[in-house]
Amino acid sequence: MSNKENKALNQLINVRIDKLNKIKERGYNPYPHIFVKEDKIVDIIKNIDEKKKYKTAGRIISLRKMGKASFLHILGSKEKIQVYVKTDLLPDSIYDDIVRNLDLGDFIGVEGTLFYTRTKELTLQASNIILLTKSIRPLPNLKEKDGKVFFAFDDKELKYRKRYLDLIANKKVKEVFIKRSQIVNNIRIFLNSIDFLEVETPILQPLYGGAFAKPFETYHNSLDRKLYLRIADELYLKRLIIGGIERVYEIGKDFRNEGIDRTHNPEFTMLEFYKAYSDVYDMANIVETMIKTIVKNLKIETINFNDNNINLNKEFNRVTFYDILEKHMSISIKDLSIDEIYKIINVKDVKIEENLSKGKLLDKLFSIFVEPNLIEPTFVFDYPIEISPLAKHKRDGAKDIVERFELFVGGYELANSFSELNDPIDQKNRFLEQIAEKSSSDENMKQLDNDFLEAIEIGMPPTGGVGIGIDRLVMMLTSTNNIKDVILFPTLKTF
RNA sequence: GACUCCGUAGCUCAGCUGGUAGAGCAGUGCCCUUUUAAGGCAUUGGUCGUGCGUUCGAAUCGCACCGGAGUCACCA
Repeated sequence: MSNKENKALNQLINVRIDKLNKIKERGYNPYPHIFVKEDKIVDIIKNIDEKKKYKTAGRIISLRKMGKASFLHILGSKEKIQVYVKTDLLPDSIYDDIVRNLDLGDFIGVEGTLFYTRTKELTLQASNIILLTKSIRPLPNLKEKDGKVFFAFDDKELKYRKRYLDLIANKKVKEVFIKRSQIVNNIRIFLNSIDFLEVETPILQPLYGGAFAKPFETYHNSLDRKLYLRIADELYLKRLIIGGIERVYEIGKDFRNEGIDRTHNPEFTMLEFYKAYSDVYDMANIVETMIKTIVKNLKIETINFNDNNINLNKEFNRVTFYDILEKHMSISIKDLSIDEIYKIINVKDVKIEENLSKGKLLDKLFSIFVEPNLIEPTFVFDYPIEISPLAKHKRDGAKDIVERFELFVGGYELANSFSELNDPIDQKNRFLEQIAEKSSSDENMKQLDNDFLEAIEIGMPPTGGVGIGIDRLVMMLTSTNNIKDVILFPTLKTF
């Protein structure tokens, strides 16, 4: 489809502009400043009173002109209603001046009373029609009968680039975003109710950290220096735990300069929360309770996520990384050499970098053999230390295992949590190891975050922390399998 | 970043073993004061994503580019 305006489209637009001018010439303002919408369409439908005079408004989404009378549907915020317009019930010349010049897409105000048509459809019989906005550009097809859509507007490119059309044309789209808002709202209510404080930390950061990811770079002119868009909130929220805010959370955008696919958008919404005097096991309980509370409040019965029906009301499974990996691979993991792991991965025909650490390789095995099978909600505990530089050693003394969980649902990671590392010397050494490993491939990751280390040296109490990808949570709770369908304006290439 | 598929009127699509375009909806005109994917009659509208090439001739074949989708890589 051409991006350029063409003759055909301009013809359609010009026809509407002609109507607009006619309306103006006859002394009406096609763009008035305000309309007092006394009745919402949802309320009209809910409490039907055939004696009451209603005053409502909406966008015209269907229009059937029949000489001196017309039927049309107007769409409010949630619902639509049919309107019957008849010449001799309207003031003076309104029918000829306004109604004859209406188009699909226009906003009108309607005053009138309710009745049922011969075919028993609840209809507002108009005693007055007020043009509220003239639309001059044609909408997509909106033909529909009994909820069945006939020319579904589902061109992916148009949906995402022109989301306003998607919202007008597809009722379900609006419902997903309403639910998204309710989910986030419920998270806030839940965390606030157990004394967490919501904060905002910097998105523009001189150093980035808290996750493995490539950052976006930007530049501040008067400071004359490079800044990064954050890849995680973690290191700032921990500074707040150190400062004595014992329960703290942030819901905000993180930015990761990586590929785009069904489950990844370059900017995405992250919830992170930290609780002092707590550990990873306590955090798992909080996460499970939080998700179940949302599910209960939003009355979500079962969900279908990536073709799997999932029950969120059952107790979530709890397993350990090594146990579940051995179970799915049917071999002993502990004694595998790095070469042997590479051989296994090569057999699976998966592309993989060379010279990875054993921890990374085990993680790779996990993502190949285990992750797709974790359909029912499952907490996986006890991760290899190399892939968890911010987590505490396992309390039983195991050197190569940390206290961490990831929560999987429908084969995807939903949450990540640690007993947060608060030994400043250990933390510094782990950062140094990361830098040593990274420096060959990633120039940006070479700097040590001394400010964060200094904060840890002041002393951070034992702390549990969690990160949850809100977009993925919304995907799961709305049975959506593409992240673009839960982000209003997903990142797309620009022309 | 790699590979596969896709891009025809405002919208949804057909046409594709090469002979320069069709339908429905929307629009326009006339008729129609309870219709509902309103209806009847008539009618406008497209340099077939962009560019280059093969050919007497390209929406149809080839190459490049621009967008999109899907798989993989990176990753949450």
